[in-house]
Amino acid sequence: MKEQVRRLVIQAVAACFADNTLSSGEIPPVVVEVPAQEGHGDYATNAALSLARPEKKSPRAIAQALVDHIPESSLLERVEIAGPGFINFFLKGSAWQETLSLIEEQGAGFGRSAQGGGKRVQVEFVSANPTGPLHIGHGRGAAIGDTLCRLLDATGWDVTREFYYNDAGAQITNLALSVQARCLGVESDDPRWPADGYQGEYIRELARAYLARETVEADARQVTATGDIDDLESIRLFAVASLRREQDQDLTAFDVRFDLYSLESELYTSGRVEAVVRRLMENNHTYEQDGALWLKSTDFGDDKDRVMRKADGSYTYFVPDVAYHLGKWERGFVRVVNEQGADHHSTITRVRAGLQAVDAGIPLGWPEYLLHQMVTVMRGGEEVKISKRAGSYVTLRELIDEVGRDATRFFFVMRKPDSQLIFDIDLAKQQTLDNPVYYVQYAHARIKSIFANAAEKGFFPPVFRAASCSRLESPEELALIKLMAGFPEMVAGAAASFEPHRLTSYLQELAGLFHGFYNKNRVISDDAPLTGARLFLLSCVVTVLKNGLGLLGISAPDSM
RNA sequence: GCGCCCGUAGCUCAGCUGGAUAGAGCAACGGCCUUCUAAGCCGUAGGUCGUAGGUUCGAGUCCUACCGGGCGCGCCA
Repeated sequence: MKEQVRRLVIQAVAACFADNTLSSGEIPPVVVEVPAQEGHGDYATNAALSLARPEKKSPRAIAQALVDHIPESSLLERVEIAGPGFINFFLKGSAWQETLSLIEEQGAGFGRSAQGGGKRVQVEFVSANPTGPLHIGHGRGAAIGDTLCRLLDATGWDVTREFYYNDAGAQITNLALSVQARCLGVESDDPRWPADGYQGEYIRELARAYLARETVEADARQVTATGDIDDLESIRLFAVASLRREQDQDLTAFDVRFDLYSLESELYTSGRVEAVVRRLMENNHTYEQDGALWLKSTDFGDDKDRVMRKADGSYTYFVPDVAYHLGKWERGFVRVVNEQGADHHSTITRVRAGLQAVDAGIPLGWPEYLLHQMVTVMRGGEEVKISKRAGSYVTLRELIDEVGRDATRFFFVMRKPDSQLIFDIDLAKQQTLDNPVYYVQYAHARIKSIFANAAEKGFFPPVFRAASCSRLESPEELALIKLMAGFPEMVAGAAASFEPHRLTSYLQELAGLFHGFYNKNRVISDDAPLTGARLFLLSCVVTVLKNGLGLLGISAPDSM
């Protein structure tokens, strides 16, 4: 609808140029928006204001010229010039029937669009290392990343979801040593306890399972514990597989799935790490100093050069990272988004610098990043301190079990990723009006309940009828229709700007309008055409609620 | 010290990429259930958009400098 109004404005501008009413000849970016103020119409444009400068005329005079040149349209009731030179559009009631028939026609597809043109995009998220269960920070990443994937999919992108993890390296050795210590019965206060050992209770459980020679399966690989306490490699394989399986179970419970898991160790065994190092050296972006190999990352915007190969011969973490991302590029992903915690934001410059130094034709801003800020957990009015090593932290699993999947997902995406998030467990658990999740789901369940009631009274499933839909003219009904008309645009904006929280805001607003409508109007009445029209309107609301909740990975219950 | 993010009602946060008189929920106060789910609705009150400049027809939104909070600045990942 907004797009149609926008076209009218552009046509008016073009017409003014054609008959020399206006002379600058350049169509400015025409912005049409829904005015905040009720009296300012259904849509408004500032076209006259932005034309004032190049035309050197008063905005109001230009606005008048534009209005005079707006083509005939069955949509328009009237057009007004207001304020400094805004043009306000008032649409006919019948114009909105188009929105309703469109929602019915598109159904589950309403809100979807084709901006992506079917091009491939890869989204990497969560990417937790297998050194412990997923915690609440991973949860936010999982919820935001998964919702972003759904948004990109809905806007015409071919999405590949990927999870990358480090299954070698110092942290994993540390993990294996911790399990080994537990196998030996060494406690964390023992001098023999490894320096930065993992102290969580799950380490004890891993040791027990290892000694019991259990078999675990993760990422399509099976690992059987040898039970040999001296075999650190066997312990490593078993611990990694066990923790990966745990994480997968948590993610499955969260309804988050991946297409591909990438292992850091494979970057070494496949020779990709060595190959990247060679290319960087050949491109003369490296030098040796103090027994280490350095990357001249300062040539590519970094604030200091970075060590690639340590004096002990091993590589720093970012070398496989560059190799991994080069691989993404070579796999044909012209667009890649990495969703990760903001505490790792320093990797961005490094990875991009490394990729530029490889000189593989990768654009400057590639890959894109979506960073989320920290999560603070509140319980009983107090902050729950997170300490991974001490093992005292809230896991994603605990949260899902305690709060429920729907509420957990909703809360995690409810805020702008840039904002720190306070996760109030007590609030999320409440099944009361304080809780926005239930507010939105309740709207859906309420409508379904009305439908059940209507069916009992012999009303057929609602269908679109222009004549009866013209009866939908109360402020509450029109507000619902107008908000629904903007759903596809909201989805497109959320996807384009990586802002999943727009979904939750929108759904809360839509649910609010419905509840207001419900309390003021009776749907099922003796007036059959009106009843039919309202049932049809509500079937559209159900579609939009369901589509929106679907993008969030949240259920739309029929009853509550 | 340097880099990134944040600062909007008592609290938690929106503010659609620069538009018209800055919004919602909670908390407070007052109303609404013999009628499709009261897990709901309506109303009242609540603001120097951290501060000071700047850019322009127009700034919560963009620029600069400060103040305050978070995160990061490793031959850890």
